[in-house]
Amino acid sequence: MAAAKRPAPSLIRAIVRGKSSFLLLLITPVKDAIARLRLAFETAFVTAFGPELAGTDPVLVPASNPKFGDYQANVALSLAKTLGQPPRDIASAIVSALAIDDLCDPPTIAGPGFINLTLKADYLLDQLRASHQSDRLGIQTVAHPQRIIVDFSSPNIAKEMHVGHLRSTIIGDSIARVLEFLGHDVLRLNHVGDWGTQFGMLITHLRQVAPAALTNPDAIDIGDLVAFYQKAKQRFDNDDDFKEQSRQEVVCLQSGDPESRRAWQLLCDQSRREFQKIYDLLDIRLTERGESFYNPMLPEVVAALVETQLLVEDSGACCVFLEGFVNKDGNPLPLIVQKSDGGYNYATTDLAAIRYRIGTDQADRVIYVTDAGQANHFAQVFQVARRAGWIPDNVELVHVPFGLVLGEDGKKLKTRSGDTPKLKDLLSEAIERSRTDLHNRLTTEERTESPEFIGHVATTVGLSAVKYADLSQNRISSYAFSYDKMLALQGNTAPYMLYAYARIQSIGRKAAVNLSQLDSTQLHLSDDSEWMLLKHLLRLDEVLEAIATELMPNRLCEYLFDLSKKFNQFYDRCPVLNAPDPDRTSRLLLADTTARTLALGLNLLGIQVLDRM
RNA sequence: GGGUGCGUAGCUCAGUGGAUAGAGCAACCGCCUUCUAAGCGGUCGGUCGCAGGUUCGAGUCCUGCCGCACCCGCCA
Repeated sequence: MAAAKRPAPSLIRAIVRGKSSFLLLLITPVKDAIARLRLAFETAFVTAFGPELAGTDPVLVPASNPKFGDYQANVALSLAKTLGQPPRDIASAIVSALAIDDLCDPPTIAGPGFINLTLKADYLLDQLRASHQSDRLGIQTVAHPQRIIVDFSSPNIAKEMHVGHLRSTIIGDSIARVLEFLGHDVLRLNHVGDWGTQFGMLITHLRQVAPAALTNPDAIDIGDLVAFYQKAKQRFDNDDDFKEQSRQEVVCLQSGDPESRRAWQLLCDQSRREFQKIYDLLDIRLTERGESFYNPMLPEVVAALVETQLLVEDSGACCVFLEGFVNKDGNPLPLIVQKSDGGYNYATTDLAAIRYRIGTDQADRVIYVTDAGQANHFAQVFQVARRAGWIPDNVELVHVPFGLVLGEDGKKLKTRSGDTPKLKDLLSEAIERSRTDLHNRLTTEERTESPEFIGHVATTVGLSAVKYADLSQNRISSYAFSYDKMLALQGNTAPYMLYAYARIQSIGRKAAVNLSQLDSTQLHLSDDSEWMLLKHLLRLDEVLEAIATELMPNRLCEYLFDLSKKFNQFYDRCPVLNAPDPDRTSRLLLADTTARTLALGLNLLGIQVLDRM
């Protein structure tokens, strides 16, 4: 695979500093260091071994250990066989041909043939200046923005949001934030469950026991609605007459019967208001486009499948038989797109959504953030869409699966039983526990704070803790929900990171200078911890780029945790305010850049920072 | 039975085909006249589920097996 496919960024940008002074700087974010190293290596390959090696991947990766430098190129090892030479000889030939004096100290060859690269101090300091002066910390937007749909959260109307919606909501939000920050055109869609069988049963039941709820917007509240839903579900499972009536009701609704539609509209509005409270609390922005939106398009989906000759009728249902999926008897499994009673199901809706998102929304990439249990479903739906020819080559559909939120006992929280914790209760408890912690601390530290301060800190810490605990896990695996762990003040938690930020803000307040206008012309770093911190700061763009590709927010958490640790090490070893210049200014600049990096990173996780806590 | 995913330190988990596998928690030992000790340094802790294979090199890729979780025809 050819390396260095990335487009060369524009290198020159004017920076306005203060009111009168202009500086013209070469801005080369550190990711350009890798890009430039790649180019240099490619040139060196050709110089050293001839044109047939053009386009060889230099296998450049961050050094596995700081003592080896900043980056290492492992290419010599992989070339040993094709070139028929010892790797160390190859490495030495590459190094002789390598023109990177402006970027790196002289490369060294180590072990079996690793080429170790250490970025020049001046280069790093230039990068720090550039980051500090940039309101985006030197992170450029992508050269070719994509239209990206992130489909997440997706609660069901007439049910309360529960813990099962937590992960989709905050993982989806974080992914959307990262992609937006990188300059993509992101459409955040809430594919709410506002259609289908469940509505038939609910409306049928309400018509019989609480008809007012179907005509009066405020007749019942959401909690009652949930109880009604549970009762309706129970009747549906046990009463054949009721089941039949419910199915009829679905048909009425889907065919546009005015009375059914009005009832449905009322139920949706009521749920919507409840959802919005939680989204406001969590600072989540979403565009609602529920399953019902696709209702008019469902017959087209079936018709289009007929045209492609993929559609097969089986026991009265319209199916597409799948490749690679078999039932217990070893026969191909069908994806049912129209039930024997003429109704459509969620596979049909998802196919319609794919067609609409590609055809009308012009999406380049569609990201589905749902639990891992739906992996089969998406694999099947994607397969049918692909075989039907609905997915152009340049469009990517991707399921972003995540594991379950378990109780502290390690058992799954059931989604369909009544005792599933409600999301709003869970968030409230996190906030309350955070408030209690804060009170205890204020008491022991003999501090007095206003009720506003306490309320704001408790809410921010509580919600951040919940979000961070979730996002910091590898999303594939399930995790046990523990208030004690997520609110812990030490370890890889939101409070630890918020504290690191607050410490820096405290320095900033006492420094009594405008941090955005520090004079960066005389930077001087002396301690190892300063260099470690600086190098880590400059890695942010690599991390964001990886997240945009792999859609793993835990990478960002890991980066921020490392950053906090490196800052605390720096803080421990390097006095800032009492240091003589140029150390003082250099350290203030490092601290300020760290604070802004933390704030940005946490913001991309959906977490707000606190100046004091 | 078929499919998907996961098995890494006592516990919870990171880990991008590269050098001696890393954090946090817990335990133990140190460090506050100095910018928020919610911090920092150190000690202890591993047959990366098992067995093969590919590779110069495997926790990572492939195959088989064991264990756990989830999914499997008209719910979403």
